[in-house]
Amino acid sequence: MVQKGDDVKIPRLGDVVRGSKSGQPIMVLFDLIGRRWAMGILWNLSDQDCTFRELQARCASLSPTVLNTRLKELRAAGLVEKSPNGYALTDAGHELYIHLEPLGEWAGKWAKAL
Amino acid sequence: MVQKGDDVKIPRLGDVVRGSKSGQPIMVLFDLIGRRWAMGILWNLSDQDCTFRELQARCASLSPTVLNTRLKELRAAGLVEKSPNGYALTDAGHELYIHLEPLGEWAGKWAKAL
DNA sequence: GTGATTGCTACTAAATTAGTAGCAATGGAG
DNA sequence: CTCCATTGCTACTAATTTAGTAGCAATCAC
Repeated sequence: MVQKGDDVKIPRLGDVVRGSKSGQPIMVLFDLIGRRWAMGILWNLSDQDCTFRELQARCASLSPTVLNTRLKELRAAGLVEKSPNGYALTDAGHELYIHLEPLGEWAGKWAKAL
Repeated sequence: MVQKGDDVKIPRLGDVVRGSKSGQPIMVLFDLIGRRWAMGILWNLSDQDCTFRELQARCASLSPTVLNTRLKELRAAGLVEKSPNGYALTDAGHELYIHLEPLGEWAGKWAKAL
């Protein structure tokens, strides 16, 4: 369990948000959850805590490198936290999930219409 | 206005979704709107049609390369279409936006809490 | 102890995104 | 029609992100 303090670049308020002048909260959020697998991770953690490797399996065997990076970012953003069983959503994470959840059903009919 | 038929890789149902075995609609959607600036583009188109360059300006001067790629993908996904004034959300695009919109307010308080 | 599992790190290769330049088409103004 | 500004892109290179694989230290179950 080596832990080297490497820097997680999560977008911060007033930040440039990878190019965005505004630093509006919504753009900060989009920047964060718009990274690869970020929303998938939240989705997969929503119904149960997962160990690192479980999560990896649920997310189509996503590489540990990316998973770990995303987890660091989401933890720094206060959406995910460590739990006895591995990782879990925080309260904020659950709140966000509640807003994401309706997309599941919508995606179903959108996909069918396509 | 040269138009060369280059291939837009939008995720399709049953597809591998850049690694995802499931091809579940929600993961297909996440893959699509989780690409850089995709949600920002939908957001900025929600209140008014925009020309290519207007949209570019609204999205922190995002490079034309990426903007064009995103627009192709979102059009192929039936979320965005050309309009007399440039680009606009389709009905599906508006439906999706309606689900995204509450995130704006939520992001505000999340950002403050951070 | 041995062996299996977990949580990562390290490294390289591939893909995506950023950034800049610039050109063809369209739309006026004169 | 001519000139000029604006629009909608394409082309290209550089930088960053993500994928993919290997593997090791710590923890747990015997």
